[in-house]
Amino acid sequence: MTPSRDDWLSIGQIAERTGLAISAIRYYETQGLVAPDRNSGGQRRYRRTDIRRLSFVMIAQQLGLSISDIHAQLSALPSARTPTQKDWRLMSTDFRRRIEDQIAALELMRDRLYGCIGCGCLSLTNCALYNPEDRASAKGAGPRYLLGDDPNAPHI
Amino acid sequence: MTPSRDDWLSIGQIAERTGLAISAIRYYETQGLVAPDRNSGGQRRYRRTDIRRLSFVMIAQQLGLSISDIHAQLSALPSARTPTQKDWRLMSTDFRRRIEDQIAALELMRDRLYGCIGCGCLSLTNCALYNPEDRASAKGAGPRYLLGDDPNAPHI
DNA sequence: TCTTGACCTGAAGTTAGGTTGAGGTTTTAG
DNA sequence: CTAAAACCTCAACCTAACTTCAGGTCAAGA
Repeated sequence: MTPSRDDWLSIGQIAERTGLAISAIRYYETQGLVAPDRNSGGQRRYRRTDIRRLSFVMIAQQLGLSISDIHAQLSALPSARTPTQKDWRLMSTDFRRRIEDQIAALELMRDRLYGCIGCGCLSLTNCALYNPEDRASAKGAGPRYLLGDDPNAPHI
Repeated sequence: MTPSRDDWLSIGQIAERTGLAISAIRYYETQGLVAPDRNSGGQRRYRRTDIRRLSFVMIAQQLGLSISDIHAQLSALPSARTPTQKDWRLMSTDFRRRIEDQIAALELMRDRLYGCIGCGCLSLTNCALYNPEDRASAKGAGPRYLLGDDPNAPHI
């Protein structure tokens, strides 16, 4: 599948097609997300599949993946290189799970918040709002009741 | 409500109570989120209400507010200073709306992704996944069809 | 009193994801 | 052939939200 001469794209053309800034595309190259060839003058020459590859990068970013997450995803492709339809089917299923998880976490937070709206105690242990991921679930100092100024304020 | 001597807390005590790092608490002070007094030796002395105030900061951060957002919220309090129950009722209602919005955005993205799972075209215009906030809704260059390598690939 | 632990300031470093600028080369249109 | 547009590299800068460090001060217990 070596592309014919006309299929090569300059960085400017890639930028125009994807909507990315040229500087961003060059940055992605330093992060190993694309690997264009060079022409005799040293300028980058992209294949058309790189548009698809960069589209994947943009979509994955919207889904909250970091650059290195994305790098990992792309490196893990059985076929390496640019994602195919089949790759995409697999990855998008995984992405969907991520979204579902995020939604679930937000719903949990919403419900906790709802339970606290009338309260106002702002107790860090009671509200549990400040650590939706249950960070520091058993991180020293024992059970702390962080009640601000009024330890006897009604809760709910 | 000037606190009695025993109600003053050192920065280390505040850190222990809130779970925040001392450096973070000092940083929040530079950002105007807390304003402790000083003792004769120049050391910070906090009131008990500052625990509540910092709890609010942590909760708001979990909800995605930036430091300056939080600063704005705190400054906008009618009663100024530390949030009371009534303040909290108002703000938490607003917070809840933010969460609902985030959930709605994610659900939209999930549905779009669902429609794309079998496809694999990764077309930036068709999938619309890469811009859930409809960024660049009409940002020059006219309608672009970003089809990667095969402009005739079937979509869905 | 002495020592140790807690605290102070200000500057610099950190991570992520890029952008901007300087100074120079290549490509392309006329 | 020439001028302008596009491209190149490398280094420095940017924001957010902190952390770390160096060098010095304060407070509390034996």
